[in-house]
Amino acid sequence: MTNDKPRVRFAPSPTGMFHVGGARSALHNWLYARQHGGTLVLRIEDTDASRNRPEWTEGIIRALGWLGIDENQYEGPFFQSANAEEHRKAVERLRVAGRAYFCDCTRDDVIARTGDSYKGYDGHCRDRGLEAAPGRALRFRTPDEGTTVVIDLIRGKPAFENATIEDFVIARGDGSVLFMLANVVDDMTQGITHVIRAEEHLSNTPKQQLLWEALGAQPPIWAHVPVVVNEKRQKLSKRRDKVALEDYQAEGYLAEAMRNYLMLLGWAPSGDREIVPWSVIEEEFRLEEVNPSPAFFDVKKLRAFNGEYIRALPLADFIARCRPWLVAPQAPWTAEQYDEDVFAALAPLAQTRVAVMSEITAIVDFAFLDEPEIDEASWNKAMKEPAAAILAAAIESYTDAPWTAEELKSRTEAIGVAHGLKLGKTQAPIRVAVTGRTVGLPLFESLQVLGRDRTLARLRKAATALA
RNA sequence: GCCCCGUUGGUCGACGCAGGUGAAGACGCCGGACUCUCAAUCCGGAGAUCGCGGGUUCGAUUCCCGCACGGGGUACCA
Repeated sequence: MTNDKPRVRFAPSPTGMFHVGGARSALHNWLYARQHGGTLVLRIEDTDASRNRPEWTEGIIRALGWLGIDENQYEGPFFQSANAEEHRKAVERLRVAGRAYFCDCTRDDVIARTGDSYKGYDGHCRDRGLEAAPGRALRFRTPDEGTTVVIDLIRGKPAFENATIEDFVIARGDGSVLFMLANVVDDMTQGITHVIRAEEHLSNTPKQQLLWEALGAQPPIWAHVPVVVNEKRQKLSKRRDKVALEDYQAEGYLAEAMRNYLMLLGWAPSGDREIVPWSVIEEEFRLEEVNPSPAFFDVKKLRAFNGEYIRALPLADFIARCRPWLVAPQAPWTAEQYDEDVFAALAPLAQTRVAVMSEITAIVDFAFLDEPEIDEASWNKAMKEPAAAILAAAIESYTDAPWTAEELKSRTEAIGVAHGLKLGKTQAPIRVAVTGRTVGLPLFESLQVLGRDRTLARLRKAATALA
């Protein structure tokens, strides 16, 4: 177990969607292991049976894989529930050694005595010498004096007075163990040398370190990474914030952009750059340099990053990655309506216009739907005088035009000249008639791929609607 | 209440592990160029007394003390 190669772990509990904060911790652990020639172990902390569900575990594994942490990158997954025997033995050792005692106080009893729900346990049963019995929890006896100093790669050496650490419960009245104990025992049995996790666990750390020591082991090195917060500077929560990695994935954030952005929370690569290949991050990232203050998870900036990543994609990759949003459940058209070649023609125009993959659907929908989906605000804005005349002129002019973007553009310009309008104004009603919206891909290229018949049909329909 | 952590422009942060002529860059914002709309791209701009107050010093964002504010924890949750 003594080895200079670090063993780190990522230990999520499968109680919900995979949280972006968890993703960041996983990334930190992974990088630390790789940079030091160590090992990452994945441990699923499934002891809270009432809240666990197998699909959450699968979700975690899938999400990790999406970020690049696939099955080959870690040992495991191990399940905490499989380690129950070790937990029980550790509890017994502590009890026999006099480091833990039974307690029959309920929470209400404690509050009644201390008069404060935040006072913590008052040590009532410490010396009552209670025997094991159903309903009696086992509490760890914390030292009355002295200081517990934890070594933290990010925060230095936070010190905790032992007197302020209450005797905490390690096993419930039914004999099952709690996180505090199970987590430590698993880390011990799995030979973990560095515990890299979120700051919210910092105050648990002295308790856990005391447990390591009481069990006769050398505590690990800790590293508490600051929490990720929302715009109100509160820890991201499942209830009020969008935190599920899966949701971002489904919306069309690229894994590369996401992991790059996540790493920039609290850290930055050298030089005047933020968007860097993963290899640079692997080379330059230093856990010790992570800024200890909480970082705001700025979706706007993530979006900007994502847009840059999308634009940097080779066209073929861009097209391939659009696919999920171009078929049935995501797209409002059928497989028969969809035309791969048409999309390929539109893709280069669309690539600079999407910041998130899911936006591709609405940008090209006009090409696949039988009728464009007319946006009312756009219609009202564009279909003002002399829209009717422009549409009529366009129908007339387009009927015998060579069907190229260039030609359509110059014909439209001519229509504008006849009405004393610039191209910008002239194209507006045509654009809305054909695509349904006031903004979108370059119009004449769009018309070219749409084809003469469908273009004319839409212009006519709009013209009648206007009349 | 108690314990612990944090505090550089709206945001993420660089330089600073340091006492001494500029406090980077990016996102966002504003303006301009380009332009068939919107983007993209390019150019420019606004925006920080480095949380506050004392002290040490010729001089402090950097050292010392105090305070304020924010956050996390304080469960027979994880």
